[in-house]
Amino acid sequence: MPSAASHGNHHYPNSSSKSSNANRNRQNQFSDRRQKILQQRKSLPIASVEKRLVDEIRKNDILIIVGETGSGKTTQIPQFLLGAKFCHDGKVIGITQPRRVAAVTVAKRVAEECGVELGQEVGYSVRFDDTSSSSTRIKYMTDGLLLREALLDPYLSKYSVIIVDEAHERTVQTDVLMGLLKSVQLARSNSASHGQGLNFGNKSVNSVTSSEKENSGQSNSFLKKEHQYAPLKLIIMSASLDARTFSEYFCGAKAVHVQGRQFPVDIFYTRHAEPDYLDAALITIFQIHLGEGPGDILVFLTGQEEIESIERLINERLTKSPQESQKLLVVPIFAALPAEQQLRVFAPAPSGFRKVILATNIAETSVTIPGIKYVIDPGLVKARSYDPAKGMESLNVVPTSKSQALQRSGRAGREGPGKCFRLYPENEFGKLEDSTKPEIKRCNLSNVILQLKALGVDDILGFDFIEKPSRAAIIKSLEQLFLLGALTDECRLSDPVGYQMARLPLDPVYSKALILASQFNCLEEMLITVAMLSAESIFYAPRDKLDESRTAMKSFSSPEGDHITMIKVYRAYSEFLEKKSIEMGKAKSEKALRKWCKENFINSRSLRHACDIHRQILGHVQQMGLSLASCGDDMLEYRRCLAASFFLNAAVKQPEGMYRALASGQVVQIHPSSVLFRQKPECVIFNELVQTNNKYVRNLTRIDYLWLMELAPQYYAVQN
DNA sequence: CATGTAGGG
Repeated sequence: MPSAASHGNHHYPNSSSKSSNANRNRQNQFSDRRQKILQQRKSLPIASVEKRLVDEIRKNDILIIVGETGSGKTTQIPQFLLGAKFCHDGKVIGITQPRRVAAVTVAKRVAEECGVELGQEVGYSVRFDDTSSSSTRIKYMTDGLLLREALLDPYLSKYSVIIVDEAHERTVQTDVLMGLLKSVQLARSNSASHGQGLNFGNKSVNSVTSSEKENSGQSNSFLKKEHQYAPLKLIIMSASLDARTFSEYFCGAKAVHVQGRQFPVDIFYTRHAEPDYLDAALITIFQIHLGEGPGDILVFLTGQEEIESIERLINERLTKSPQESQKLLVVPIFAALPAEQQLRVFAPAPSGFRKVILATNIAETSVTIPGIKYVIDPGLVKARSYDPAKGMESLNVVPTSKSQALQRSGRAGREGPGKCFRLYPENEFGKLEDSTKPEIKRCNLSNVILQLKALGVDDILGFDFIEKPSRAAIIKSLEQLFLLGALTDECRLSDPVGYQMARLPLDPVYSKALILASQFNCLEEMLITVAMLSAESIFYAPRDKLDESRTAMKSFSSPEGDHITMIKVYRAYSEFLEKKSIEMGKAKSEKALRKWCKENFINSRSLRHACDIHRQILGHVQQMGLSLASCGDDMLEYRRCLAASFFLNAAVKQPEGMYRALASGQVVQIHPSSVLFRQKPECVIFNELVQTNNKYVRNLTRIDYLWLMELAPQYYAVQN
């Protein structure tokens, strides 16, 4: 993500506020800046209710805080609590965020506000990047990371307060975390008086027994029942106006409201439903450009392809326009776009030009773009859904929810009054769902369930989720985990495989692949494979350079499939990096590396991410004592290991280039991004089955059908 | 023959 991305509800000093007097000494500048910060803090809407808020937090063990955009809740509340001595005995205030950038940027800001060095009293902790220390009292973190911490410290004993921020987004991690925190809070208040263990749902869990199985030894001494825990304060922060869901879930917890600071945004609707929303968007862009005052335009579209095609249409029309009205700069942004191109949205348009930003929902929450005065919202979004019966995920274009539409229009009112053009009639807005369906009801649950099992939750169906996933989805994932050997016949975490799998921050099927690979003597290769599979797609193919990107990919491609191709890319990258850093030093080699990626149509952000994952998982498997062997040139053994690992995802060729997925019987096609797209081997294993325009399998390798029966007899022997 | 909303560990 671009580093310029800011997040949430805080105000950054603008550059013009910096001292203009070059003669002033540093000390003065410093105290100037302190003054400025103090003034900004005082002017935040939340500053006037500090005392009342702290009182409410003292009185209530759980508090819901509804804070509108711009209230300052994310940066200020932790500081209020620190000032009110909520960190006695070296305890920590933890604040979770759904996204890494948010945790990092907010922590930096708060450290500055407090006048401390980042990593001292104020720090952050996200995957691959931990600035917290033993002196840290205010710790910003991703909610996924706090869940991982809970595996090592189930009572989260170092925290006196945990604040779950952006709870309205209802990400999987946030939902699971809230369920966990509810139990932890109960257990800690009980332990203070009665010394009871963790209680999940209806069932008391014997954490001691389950954790004894874990061979780590380091993590579980505190589970002794005589240990006393200080009570835990919980604060759930949400930007949505509807606090009722949270309040009901947390046993009628009190909710308070904090004013925000947003500029008004006028909303416009179309008179009639638009038959072609892309055409309507195009017309609206030019109406604003030719008829409205200065200010940039943000258009919400559903995906890369749509963005690229509208970009072409706008530019075509511009070349036909009179000179004076040509001053429109089109800038696309979506997650798969290489970072340096993403950064273009933050650059101001050249003088006299207006920017029009074509964005996916990345611009709803993840990236905040300055200068937006007009928002065009066709009211659609591409969303994931999951069919447990078929084991298949789908990406479909669906109407946004009301809250999503509000979030989008709000993007026009961050710096001044704005306008939002919704490309549908007003009565359609009334028919939208109030809020987006929580993600936990739309995804494969294997990972969530493995986590919960490792936390000692045995009865997943009885677990007190804020919103329960369907029974079918839970059972399907339990089944998958059983077939992977992570669960025993009694549905408990298996020892050691299940515990090992839960420790690895990977999809369960990838964790299993690593464990098997150590037996197939190809762990080195499999480690690269799962790192590459865990990152976003490595190759980047822009529409206008399709042929070039295909040629580049060919130089790495293996006739055996995508997995070996990925290994070749990874090794080429590592070799290039090693060579260049000897030749020209680390700093310069970075630049050469980015050039290398660009020439090869590889997304350097994705590849670096894969390297980070590789390094982290390498550490884990070494700690687990798995044997880190390489199969050398014997890729047959590696492919057999892929078959043994991904046997649930096998497909055989049908007439006319179609394939039949063996587990569900669905007829699928090979995704055009695969190196096997034209090869059409008899039998393949794959990693993803997604329905978009068609049913596609992605990331494939050619295997021998007979291997399945040999290597996964528990699954295939019965059927055949 | 023809392609990946957004996040997280």
